[in-house]
Amino acid sequence: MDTASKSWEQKSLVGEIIEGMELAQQLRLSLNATSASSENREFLVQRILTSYEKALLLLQLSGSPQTSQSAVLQDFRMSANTSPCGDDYNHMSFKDHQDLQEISKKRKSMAKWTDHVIRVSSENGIEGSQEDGHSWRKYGQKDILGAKYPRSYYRCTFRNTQSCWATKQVQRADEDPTIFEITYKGKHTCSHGSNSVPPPPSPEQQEQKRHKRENVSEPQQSQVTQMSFPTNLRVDTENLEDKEMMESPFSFTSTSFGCMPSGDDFLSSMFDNENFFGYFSQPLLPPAAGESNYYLAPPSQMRNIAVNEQLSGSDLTEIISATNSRTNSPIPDMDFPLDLVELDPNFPFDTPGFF
DNA sequence: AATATTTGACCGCG
DNA sequence: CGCGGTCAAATATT
Repeated sequence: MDTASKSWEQKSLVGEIIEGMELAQQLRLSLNATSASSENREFLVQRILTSYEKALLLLQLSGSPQTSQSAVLQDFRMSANTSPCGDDYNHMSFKDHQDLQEISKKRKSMAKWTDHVIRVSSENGIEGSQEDGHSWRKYGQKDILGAKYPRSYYRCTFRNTQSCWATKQVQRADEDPTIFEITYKGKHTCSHGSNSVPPPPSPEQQEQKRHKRENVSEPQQSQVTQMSFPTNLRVDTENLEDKEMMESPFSFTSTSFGCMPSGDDFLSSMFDNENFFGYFSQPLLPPAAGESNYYLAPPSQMRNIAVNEQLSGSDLTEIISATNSRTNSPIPDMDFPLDLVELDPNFPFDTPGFF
């Protein structure tokens, strides 16, 4: 099983890399051709990243997960900074590198949370709906020193019902009001995939909800819980790094994973499904229990997106999901009771009266 | 009525 | 003590 699968892996690895190169070529052509649509480019970018992710996975499989992974990860992180539309923010990378070192030093035994920053530019002021597959509820807004526009704070709608501690912040860039910087923190532990999920978010639905505000000042997060993912595969993005800390597989408490083939079968089935499951990052690790569901948004929603990463001092930061083209949600994974306990300090969620 | 947003108060951290 | 983040009452929306 070793030798056989190994060669298969190697072949696939090379294949993925080659594909990535070819796609990149196409992308370059596309960039020069005025006829090419931005959607098309976005699609190419998506596929390129997908290829690399696959390649990464293959590396993990064949090499010692630890070393190869972290090494590769760094590269990935670096390159993520140079993603297509985000060139203007490359200056971050240097600092990040330093932080990275610090962080690896101070990395404790457990991951706390992740923190992804993506920049979303919606060229048409309209339809700022940056759906990311989760329902958010605004709980605050603050004027930030030096920032022209206020920052909005959102938390997962299911925070109370499902103890989902994911939050995000949305900040409009002062230089370019069409760009929003969205910072995701925490991970979604809510699951409404297996239950009753309003399957496809009809476009009309979305329009209805955004008719209200004539001039959208912010990307509106509606309560559409969508996710039209059939069943089996969910794909997670980011948190390539969290894996480092949770090398020991959890027990999947949640269903939804049962239909997945295991091992090579799983991988190969995935690879066969070239199509849109572009995303995933941890085939062998169970997607955390009740993990969020990912869905694919209609291409019409695509915007230019630049991904950026930001290391928050003491906390681990993850990035990845360079391709938010499909509005896949940058949700960190890895949830666990333990984790909740870890996160809690931030939220006095148990009735304040108890103290 | 239930649920979402707004907005000033509150609070912890640096 | 100021800033950034969260709470929670008031208000708006569905």
